[in-house]
Amino acid sequence: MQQEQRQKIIEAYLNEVEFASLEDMAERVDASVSTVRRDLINLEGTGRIQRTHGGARLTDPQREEFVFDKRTVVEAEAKKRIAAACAELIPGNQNLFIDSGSTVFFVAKELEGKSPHIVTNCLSVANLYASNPEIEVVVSGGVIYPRLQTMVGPLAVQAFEQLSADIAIMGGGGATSDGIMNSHLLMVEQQKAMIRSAQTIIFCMDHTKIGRQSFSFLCPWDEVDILVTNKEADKDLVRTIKKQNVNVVLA
Amino acid sequence: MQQEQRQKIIEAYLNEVEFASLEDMAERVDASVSTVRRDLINLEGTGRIQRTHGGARLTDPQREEFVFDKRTVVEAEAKKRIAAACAELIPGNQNLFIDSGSTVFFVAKELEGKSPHIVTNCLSVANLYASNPEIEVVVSGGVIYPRLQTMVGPLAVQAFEQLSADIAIMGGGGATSDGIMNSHLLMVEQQKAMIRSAQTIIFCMDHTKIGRQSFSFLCPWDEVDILVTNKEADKDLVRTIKKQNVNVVLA
DNA sequence: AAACAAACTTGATACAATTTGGAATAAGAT
DNA sequence: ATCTTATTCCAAATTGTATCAAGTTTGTTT
Repeated sequence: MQQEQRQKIIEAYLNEVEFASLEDMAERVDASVSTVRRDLINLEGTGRIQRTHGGARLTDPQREEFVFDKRTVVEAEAKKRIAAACAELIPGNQNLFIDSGSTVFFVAKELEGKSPHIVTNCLSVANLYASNPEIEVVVSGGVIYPRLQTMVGPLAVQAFEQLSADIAIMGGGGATSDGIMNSHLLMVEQQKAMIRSAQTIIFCMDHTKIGRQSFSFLCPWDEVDILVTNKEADKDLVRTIKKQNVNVVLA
Repeated sequence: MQQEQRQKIIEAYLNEVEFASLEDMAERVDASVSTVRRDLINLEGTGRIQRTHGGARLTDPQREEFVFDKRTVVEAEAKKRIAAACAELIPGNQNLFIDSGSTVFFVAKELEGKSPHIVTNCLSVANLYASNPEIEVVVSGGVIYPRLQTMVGPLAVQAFEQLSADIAIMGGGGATSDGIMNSHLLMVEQQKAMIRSAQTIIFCMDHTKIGRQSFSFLCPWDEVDILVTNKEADKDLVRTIKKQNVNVVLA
């Protein structure tokens, strides 16, 4: 097997399980632990993965989405700014699709006064307004993907295909000049369904995601209406994105 | 097992139980107490955990907002007995539909060791196992009905129609000699879908529900396989129900 | 297109560093 | 005072690093 392929498998596997031992990975890609070690040294260079004793795990910035707890969210300050800026863009009484991810979760928190109708595939967002009779929350359904507290799979896709929204508030794992990427195939599939069924597409991503690759391609920029990020984002890339007709908001 | 993984398990466990003894934790992660002690020293550094004599505890009282609160559940003692009795009826590795309601939630809690595949319309059940990679949880989707943390409506009905299960663990608002009733039309509709798609139907209801009317009729007794209730239930009615070919378990 | 050498990958191994479990000893609780 | 729990230290086990020989790929030359 080729190096590149192997590393992709390892990364995908880690994206699933968050942590794996060397032997586990070696067996999975049918290579020696030495080779896996070297692969991990390479992958560590991308910043997405971190080596540990006896194995490797996803770097914090990736797993940040796991628990939306102030203590564990990185770049929380930037994300709050992004969330505030994004919330300003959203009028009252709208039908909203709300994706999963910590940044998007912060946006959800800002929507309380706007009497939105929310459809979400994120368990945390559902919990946020579950006890609030003022805000109607619809859950997409789907298989819970533990690391991200998100629901994916056929039920989720089907739900978003049947519903429609004025605005979709989305998150992603990375953004390049080509478009937006995310870390898991099933998530991407469900996000594509959201994009198809919503009129206006807003992506919220902090600057660490801008310029970063992720595992699977989600959509090109011409499907995105607004990108909300923070000032620290790479300026050249932001310019490139603006040229592709995306309204970029810098919080 | 690796350090990282172990510490994560320990932290997760503490999140659940608030406090645990060293030996308890050592057994749980299959390591020596020395190792656990060292792990705890590490974890203490994060501030989320505090070491004590003989064990460790969470620093913050954990938020258990979306779980039915032990203090607010009426007849909690009876419900726990019912839950234990019900869990005994359920073999391992089954596909389960799990309904909403506090009694059923207690049952869900007892299922951890049985590697179930869970489909639920209850937000609390979803939260319960959302972070547990060992247990696959599928959420039905639907509109959140705030008072009961349950999902109802077309999405929920559709989900249960598409899936099927070995066992459905159900709750209800009341039971008479005619059958089972519940308090909301949309819930009843979704529960009917669950019953249609599951092989074995188990209802769990404490004695206060037995003999009580509710708003909307759900199903006659011949659709019910097992009723789990507690000893305090009205004996005449229990006899009547048994005559209708229902296996009644008195916890 | 074939032959060849340089550059790179791979798996294995010896040795260094870390982690682990347990025993001896100190500190704390009842 | 006695029992439990914490610390400290050490030997054993596990894991990491550096290195090397064998095998592959790549590029160049013929």
